[in-house]
Amino acid sequence: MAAATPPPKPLRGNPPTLDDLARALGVHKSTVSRAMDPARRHLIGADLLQRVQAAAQQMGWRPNRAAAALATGRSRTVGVLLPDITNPVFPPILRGIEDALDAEGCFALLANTARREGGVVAAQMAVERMLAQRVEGFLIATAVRDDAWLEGLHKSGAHIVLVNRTNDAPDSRGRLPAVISDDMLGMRLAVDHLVGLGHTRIANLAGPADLSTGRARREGFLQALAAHGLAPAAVVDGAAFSIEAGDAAMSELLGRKTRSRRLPYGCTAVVAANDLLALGALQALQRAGVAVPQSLSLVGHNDMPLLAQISPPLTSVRIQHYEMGFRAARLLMESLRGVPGSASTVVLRPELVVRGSTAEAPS
Amino acid sequence: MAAATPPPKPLRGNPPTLDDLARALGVHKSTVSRAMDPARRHLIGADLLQRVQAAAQQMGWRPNRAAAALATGRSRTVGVLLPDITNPVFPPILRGIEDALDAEGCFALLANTARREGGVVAAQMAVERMLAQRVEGFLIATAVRDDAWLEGLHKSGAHIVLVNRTNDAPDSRGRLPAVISDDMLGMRLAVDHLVGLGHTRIANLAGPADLSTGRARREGFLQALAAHGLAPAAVVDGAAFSIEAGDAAMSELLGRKTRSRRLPYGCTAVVAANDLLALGALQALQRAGVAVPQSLSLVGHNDMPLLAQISPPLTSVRIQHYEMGFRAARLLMESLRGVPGSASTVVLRPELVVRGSTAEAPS
DNA sequence: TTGTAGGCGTTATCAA
DNA sequence: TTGATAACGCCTACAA
Repeated sequence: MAAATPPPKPLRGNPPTLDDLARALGVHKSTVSRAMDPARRHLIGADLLQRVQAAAQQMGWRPNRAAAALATGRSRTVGVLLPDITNPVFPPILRGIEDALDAEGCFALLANTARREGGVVAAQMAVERMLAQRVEGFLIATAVRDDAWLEGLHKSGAHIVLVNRTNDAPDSRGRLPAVISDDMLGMRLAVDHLVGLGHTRIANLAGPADLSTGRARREGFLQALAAHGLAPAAVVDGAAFSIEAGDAAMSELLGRKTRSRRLPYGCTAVVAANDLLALGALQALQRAGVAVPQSLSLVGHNDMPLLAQISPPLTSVRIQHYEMGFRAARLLMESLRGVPGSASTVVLRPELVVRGSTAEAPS
Repeated sequence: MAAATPPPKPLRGNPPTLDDLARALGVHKSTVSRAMDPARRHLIGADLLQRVQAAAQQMGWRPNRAAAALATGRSRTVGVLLPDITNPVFPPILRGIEDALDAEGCFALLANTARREGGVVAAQMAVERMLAQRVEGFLIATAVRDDAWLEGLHKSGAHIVLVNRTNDAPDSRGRLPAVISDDMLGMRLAVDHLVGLGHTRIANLAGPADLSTGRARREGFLQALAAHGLAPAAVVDGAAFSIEAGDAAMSELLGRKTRSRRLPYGCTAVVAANDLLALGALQALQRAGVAVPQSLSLVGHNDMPLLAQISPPLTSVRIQHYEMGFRAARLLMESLRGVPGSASTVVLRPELVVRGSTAEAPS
């Protein structure tokens, strides 16, 4: 055979292209292209295939996704919007998302929408940039419920899956696919646990009503109580899902306290809508000298890391964060592929993790 | 003029292209292209510019970065490698990275390299995929020190900035630009604080020696002690930067204890290389009935969230995580732009946050 | 089983 | 100041 194949063109500093490979092998680039595509490899002669792969390896060829994206319209990226990765709920969600995307050869483009400049605008700008990158779809975990831009994005035909939240469209037609935790159930687990411990005067430290989880958990609390024929001892609104808000809200609740001997704090147990709120509440309680759980039981929500390390260890409702992200990403991938039977909403089961912050109701 | 410009081609479902715009305006696409580029806008007639922008707005044009990437070779993405976003040190770092990238119109492609399948391979695969996406550079926060793939990547000409770690190349020529915390100083702050409280028998709960922070902090501890003319009471190696490892290491240390009356635990203070190790140590201490800080003082490192909520609140060395990510990303951007005077290594100052886990040495 | 031709949406380099 | 033309690297018919 050709004793001396022509040297494969003075190497540039850039990675070689399919065409470079093709020339080096004396075949056409479309042949090489086929050899590189698992789905069409079978059209290639076994020996040629060998040579192509060897050459690719040796010359250091790498696919150029930018070019492929231009040609096919598939960028292999999806946009992920969340308020702030610094909030401990989101890392496991993101991790799940990336593991699922990774399995499909996709990357996430991330945006933290809770910027100093103000949430909505940041989200819109992020979406704009992601659209420019031609993301194939969106995973949205931003919290605000009434965002019009979401509606607009949806109507523009973008593929969207919501994570850890839902949108409340008036018609069910406008309801977007979502992966959420069963917040109703979560609150029921918390309430049932407390009732089982003999508590009947239970208060709720609720989250902001304009966040979907905030609203769902407040409602779940009320329903769970009602199922036991109980009325809420109190419902205080936290201004945010934060330690400070929890502290403030709990302080307010303590201020309200009915000074009865049997019920010095107006209740014997508090269910917080979120662990941060619970931690803030704990802070306020300790400052006020209220013994947890002896005088007051406390339950959080999310089971974020390190809850077992604090004192008392916080009882909390554990959400399947990782799974939530993973399933959401898979759902999106399926909807992109046009899989027909793909579920439109997935509800994950939370579980109660009982620790030291809850105990029998004081007699 | 042309009373009836030909209808601008039956709208496809896809976003319009520059050429679509150009046709609608009766100009050439390269003109429109120029109008869209801030750097070349000035070449365009003022009125035309107006019309182009209006049309773009009205027809809903968006830049197609995939096409631009192909034409220019600039993808506007950078690869970010970190062990696991679920580890609380990384979210703020990532946040900093993204804020900095965002300002330049870039996105991060993220990979968690601490997969179940084993770290190194995962990192290599991630790099491979990122290279395919034609990322412009890499921000690397993976921890292992001896990774050959890093060296390979570097030699292949990739732009790299290390975050929260360094590589120890034999020659300083092979040393990569990095943004790190001053671990020596951090340990000195911790040791000085303890010495100031009267401690002279201080032990180190060190991290794995194959991680760059693990080694630097161990060394920093020894140097800081030496500066006071003290010898270490003990140095125990944690198997990992985790609570479990901290628990195990502390248990071991307690096992070693010299049963002297004055020094029941062989030391009066422990400096951990990391907060998780410290938390594990705390766990072991509480189990063993050792009072912190009355019998033993404990210092962590990183000042991760919620340290103030545990009991006792943990004294810790605070690292500038966000800043670290931000600076690293900026450094990378500069090196891409070929900025000449760009620093090659940035060392950030940690500070000590004193809380309840440290107190005067027991007399 | 392999080759040919054209196009994906931008940018860059000349001309005009 | 604007237009024409040719890449950029890959994919997809269709033809051979």
